[in-house]
Amino acid sequence: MRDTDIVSDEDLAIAGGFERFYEVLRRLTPRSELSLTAASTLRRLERSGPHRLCELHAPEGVSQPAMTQLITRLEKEGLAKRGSDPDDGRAVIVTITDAGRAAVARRRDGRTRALSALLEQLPAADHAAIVAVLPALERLGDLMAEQPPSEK
Amino acid sequence: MRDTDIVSDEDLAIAGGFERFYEVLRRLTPRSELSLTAASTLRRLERSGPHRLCELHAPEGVSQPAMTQLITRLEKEGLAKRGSDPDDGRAVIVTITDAGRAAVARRRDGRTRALSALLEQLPAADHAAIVAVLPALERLGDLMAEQPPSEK
DNA sequence: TGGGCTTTCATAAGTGCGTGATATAAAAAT
DNA sequence: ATTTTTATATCACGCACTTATGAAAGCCCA
Repeated sequence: MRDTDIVSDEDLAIAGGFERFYEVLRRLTPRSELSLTAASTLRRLERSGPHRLCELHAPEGVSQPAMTQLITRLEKEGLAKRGSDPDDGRAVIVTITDAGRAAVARRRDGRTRALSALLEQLPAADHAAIVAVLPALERLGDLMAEQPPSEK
Repeated sequence: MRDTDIVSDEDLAIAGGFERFYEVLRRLTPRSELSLTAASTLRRLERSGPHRLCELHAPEGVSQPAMTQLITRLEKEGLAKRGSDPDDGRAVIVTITDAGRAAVARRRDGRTRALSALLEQLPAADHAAIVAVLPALERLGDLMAEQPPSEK
């Protein structure tokens, strides 16, 4: 470990807090019809439109065959559909369907309701702090999206 | 949906932000030796000491056979060990080992380093907001720990 | 033009980690 | 002393991933 790898105490505290928080969020998500990768992929399709299959597996952190299989499952359940690119016979264009959007919405609603029940028990100051941090978290997410998916 | 189930716009924003953030955190965790449940269970054993097997599966949100198998795997890898309760012949007391603590630490370090690399690119104000929100997240986690694990 | 490399997606076989149903043994209850 | 309940394990099965491999379309260049 080189000096530049040493992290500050502050970052340590953040990482510890996030670790705990991650498990809270995980438990908050009702065991639903969608796997983690399925939900994340559908959300991506919802947020930024149709994608080629090869553009999906890397950002989702799974292998290409895994993505092929996931899309097959999603297609079978009617949550996404395959299309073709007229300019490239190899490509498969994946699009979210209305049913897919509905599934994402259901998942989000379930989590939101559970979270909401907790939030109302929280002191107002904590609630405010959480609202205040959202833009920062958003930027943190954007940063990560740009990064090379890390060297594992 | 009854009126009391309607959530505020603020809560909606929080849930949306958390949803995105959850995926960021998920990608931040290097695909490691530990499954999500394994890591969470080991962390619980580290944080609050030995537990009976039956005390573990519910809070981790998995079935009892899943926990039995998880503990078997962890034991095989030397990360946890089974013991017995002198007062109750049925019980199995699960304890984390030093190797288990080390595995948790490795996982935490990996995530911390990746997170740290992102954090230093973030504006100072965002960094500060994240530090400021940690106690609130901690209390949110405590709240959830008390709750009945929800009605699925 | 056509032969070879590259890119894109699919298929196959194997593994990890979960599920529900059920068995077994110890404790508690009647 | 049975019966019932509680704690754990075992079994059969399925989903979602992995690596290795295959096949078809696009690209490159003599």
